[in-house]
Amino acid sequence: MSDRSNPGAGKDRAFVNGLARGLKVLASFSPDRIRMSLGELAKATGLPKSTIARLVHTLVETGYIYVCPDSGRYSLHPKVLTLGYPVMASMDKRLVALPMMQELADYSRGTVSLGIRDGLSMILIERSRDRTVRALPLDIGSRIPMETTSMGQAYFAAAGTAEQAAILEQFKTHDPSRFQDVERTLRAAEKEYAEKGYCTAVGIWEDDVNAVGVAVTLSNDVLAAFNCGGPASRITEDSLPGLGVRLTDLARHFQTADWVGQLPPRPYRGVQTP
Amino acid sequence: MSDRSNPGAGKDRAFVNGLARGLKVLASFSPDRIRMSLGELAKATGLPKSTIARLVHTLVETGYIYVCPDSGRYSLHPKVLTLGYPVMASMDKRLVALPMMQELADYSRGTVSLGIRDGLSMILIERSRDRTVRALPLDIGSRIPMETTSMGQAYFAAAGTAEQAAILEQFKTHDPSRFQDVERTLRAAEKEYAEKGYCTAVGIWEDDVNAVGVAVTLSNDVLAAFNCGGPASRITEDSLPGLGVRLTDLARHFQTADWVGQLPPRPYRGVQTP
DNA sequence: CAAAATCGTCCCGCATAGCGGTATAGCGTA
DNA sequence: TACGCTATACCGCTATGCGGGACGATTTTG
Repeated sequence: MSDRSNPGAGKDRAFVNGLARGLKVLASFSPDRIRMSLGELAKATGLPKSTIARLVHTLVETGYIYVCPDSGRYSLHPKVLTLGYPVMASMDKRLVALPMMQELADYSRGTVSLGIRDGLSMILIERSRDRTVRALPLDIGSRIPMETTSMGQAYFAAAGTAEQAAILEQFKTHDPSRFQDVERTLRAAEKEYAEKGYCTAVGIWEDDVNAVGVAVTLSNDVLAAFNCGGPASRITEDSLPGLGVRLTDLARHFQTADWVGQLPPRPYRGVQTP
Repeated sequence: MSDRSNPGAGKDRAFVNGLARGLKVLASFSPDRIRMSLGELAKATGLPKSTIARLVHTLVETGYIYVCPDSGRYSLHPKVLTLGYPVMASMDKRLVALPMMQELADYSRGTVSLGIRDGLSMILIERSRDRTVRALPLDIGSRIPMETTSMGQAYFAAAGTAEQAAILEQFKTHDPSRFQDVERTLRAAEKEYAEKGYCTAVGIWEDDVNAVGVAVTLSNDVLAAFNCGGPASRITEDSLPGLGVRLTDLARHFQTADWVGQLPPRPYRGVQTP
């Protein structure tokens, strides 16, 4: 009886298309394209223009997008930050890491970040930078690739075999041509991590950027990873072993820090809708 | 009939209900309820169970919600953080404030935060805490009310007359019974701000919490406000004037710091979908 | 140990909500 | 004036999301 002509992916009756597309619109913004017109959004998402108009209209009504007063174009409203807040709050243990991170950032004259995995990339959930450096650290919520960063490599190395397999599988389907290289890189990282206790990345993510990475688990058993790095002018290749040891120390202190009971009994004082 | 989750105009052909409802689902999570079952979500959003099932299914497929392995309940995926990243990146000037904020936090032995307005509340976009204090600062993305916090009051005082009118109007329609008090409070705050250059809030948001607030504008002409405060045991009422002066100094330094050109020519190295 | 309450999933008829092509009006530019 | 770009409006179609109810499996309760 399959007169319905879509066998491949199989039409999913329980899939709300409008929702998925609207999220695609929200996700199509990037630091490069902060403000976009309907046409640009249509191009960025690949959706027809009238559809975009409807979705954007809805997003404006709900307050997640606003029209820029002068340019008349559309931009993400800071309200989207509130969507992520419960996530941040659920990983509050990272706050005990903040002073340690700041200390190491000052010592190394670089940047120290903490991130977790999403798909094939790492999402930064905390960062601190040396006070003297003018460069910006990547901000909370930004993504960096897994296979070419010390953070991502350390994460992979510390992941369980099941998760590792899943990651590799995802790499395989995502970009088969690079898969061989990626797998070799990650396995090498795993080996390095087992031997030294940290991963090093010398100019493989961006030229001129060196870093070390170490994995930890957050309070809710979520795997995460620190990195410490910066431009080669500040973080020399020779200094990486020392930083690696310091970062593993940091991770150990963080890991063993007793956190239970430090939470003040703060009820959620957040405000609701308006 | 079909209740529209959005009041106001009657039939809006261009309103994608599924999208609005899905966002409502995402927004229904809070630090108190990090993991929810379909039934809980139905209760929290007021939507029928089968509708929730469809929406959640879509959100799981798109990766914004995941099923907690052990409990089997649903939780926000850290991926939602990436939605807010462009917003953070567009306000990168706040990063120059970070060292100043940390310094003041250490000095005051309290917490220094920066926030912007959304509706009738303030959303925190940056925070730093004294290294010795165990209490958590409210995290990035969290909301605090406007009328009862020094940050919100300072914001209101520094807002233009048009925005002030809009805010008051919103208060009026949102909670008419409290409107009189709110307006009196905000006008008093305005007066205080004009005289002293900062607003003080002594135990009016939470008992036992004192704070001062000062407004600034971010690089993109977005109005924002700092606060500096903490529990009364650390931030005494007597110390507030001194902190107020320091905070206005901080704001002035931040405001006059030349920021243009400090941005390194960093292309967006973020990773896309997977 | 049974009763009660949830849990998530499935089903299905229905009406409409969302779709997208096309057409239009307003700006700024070439 | 003709063009490219905005955003908005229109409109017929049907795929699509809707929601009540039933279902079996678990878990909690008494």
